[in-house]
Amino acid sequence: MVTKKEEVRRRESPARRRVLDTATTLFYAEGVHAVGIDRIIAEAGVAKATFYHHFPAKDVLVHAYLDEQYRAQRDAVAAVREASGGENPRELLLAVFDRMGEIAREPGFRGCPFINAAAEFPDAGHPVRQAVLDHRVWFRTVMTELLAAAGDPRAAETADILMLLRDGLAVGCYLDDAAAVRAVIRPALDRVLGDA
Amino acid sequence: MVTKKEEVRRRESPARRRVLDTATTLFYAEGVHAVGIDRIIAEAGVAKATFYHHFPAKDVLVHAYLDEQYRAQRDAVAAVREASGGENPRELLLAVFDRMGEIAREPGFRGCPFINAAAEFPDAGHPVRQAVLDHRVWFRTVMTELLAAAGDPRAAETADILMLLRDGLAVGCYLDDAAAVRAVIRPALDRVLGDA
DNA sequence: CCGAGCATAGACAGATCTGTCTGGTAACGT
DNA sequence: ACGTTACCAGACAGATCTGTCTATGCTCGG
Repeated sequence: MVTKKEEVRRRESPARRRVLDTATTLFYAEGVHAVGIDRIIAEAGVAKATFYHHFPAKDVLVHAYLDEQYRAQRDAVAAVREASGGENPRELLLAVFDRMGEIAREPGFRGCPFINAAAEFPDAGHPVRQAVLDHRVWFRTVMTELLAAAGDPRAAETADILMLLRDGLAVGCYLDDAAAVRAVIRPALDRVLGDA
Repeated sequence: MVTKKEEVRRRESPARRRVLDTATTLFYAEGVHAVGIDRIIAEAGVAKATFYHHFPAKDVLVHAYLDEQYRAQRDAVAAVREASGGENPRELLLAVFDRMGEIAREPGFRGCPFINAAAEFPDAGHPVRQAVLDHRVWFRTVMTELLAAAGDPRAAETADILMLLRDGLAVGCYLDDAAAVRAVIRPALDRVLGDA
C-alpha cells in the first residue's frame, strides 16, 4: 500500500533531482533573482509543466535549494566528526573550521549560500529567510555544544564570537584573498578560544 | 570658462541627487536586482530621459550607490576620529566598532551594502565588485594603521581578524538577534586584541 | 486493460525589465 | 538673441520574467 509512495520517494523523481541540482548550481553561482525558471528547466532538460508539478512556485524551489545546502553542511560536519573519531571537542571544533577553509578554497566558491540568499530576500518573515535562520540556529547550537563539552565556562558567548568568525570567513574568502583569509583562521581561533 | 561646469557640480543637479538618494534607499532595502529603473524614477519624481542622461546604464547607478556608501563610511570614521580628539589609537579602534554597532541598531538595518551587492554580482571583474573591493581595502588599511599605531607587532594579522569580526558583525546584526550580537562585540575585541 | 501519475513540447498571458526616442518647456551663460 | 543644458511626460521596442494551459506519450500497479 505504502509501497508506491515509498518507491517514488526512493527514486525521488529523476526530473525533480535534475531540476534541484541545476538550481543549486545556478542559484549559488549567479544569485537567485538573476536566474530564471526558463534557464533552469532548459539546463535541467525538463518540461515547464514538470517543473511546476514538483515546485508550485519559484520560492518553493529556492527553499528546497537552501534545504539542500543545509543538509550538505550537516553532512559535512558529521563527516568531520566521524573522521576524527571521538576526539577532543576542541580539536573537533578546529577541524570544522579547517573544513570550512578547505571548502572556501574550491574553485567557484562564492561565499555562504545563506548569507547571499538573505541579501536577496529582505522580508524577514519569508520562508527563505526562515530557512536561513534555521541553518544559523543549528550552527550556533553545534558550536555551543562543542564549547560546553570542551569546558568553556562562557560557551554561549564564545559561540556567538565563533559565529562572527564563520561569517567573516565565508565573506572574506569570497571577496578578499582567500588564501590570506584562510591563513588567519587558526590565529583567530587561538585568540578567541585562548590557546591554553 | 570652467565656471559653468563647476557651477553645475556645485548644485550637483537636484534631479540627479533625488535619483541617487532614492536608489540608495531602495537598493539597500530591497536589493539591486529587485528594484527596477521605472520604480526609481517614479519615486524620485524624475523623467526617464533625465535618468538616462545622468546615468547611462543601471550599472552606473549601482556603482554610484556604492560610492555613496563608501563616502558615508569614511565620513563616519572621520567623525568618530574627530569626536575622540587625538585619543589612544586602540580606543579609537574600539570606538569605530562601537559606532558600527550603533548603526546596526537603527531600524531598517539590512547588513553591509557591499556584502549584499557582491552577492548579486558574481563577476569579480565587474565595476561594482571593484567598488566593493575598494571599500574593503580601505577598511583593512584603516585597521592596520590603527593597530600599528597602537603598537601591535602583528598589525596585519590582527587587521585581517578584525575584518572577520566586522563582516560577522554586519551579517549577524542583520540575520540574528542584533542586540545579542552587539553585546558580544566588546568581548570579541578584547579576546582578539588581548585585553592588556 | 485501464486509469493514475510522471513526463515532454511548447504556446500563451500578463507583467516587468532595460534602454531609446520624440517632443516640448524653462533656465542660463555668452 | 542663441545655443546649451536640464528637465518633464510618455510612447515604444525587445527581451525576459513567472505561471498557466493544451495536447500527447509512457509506464506501472491493480
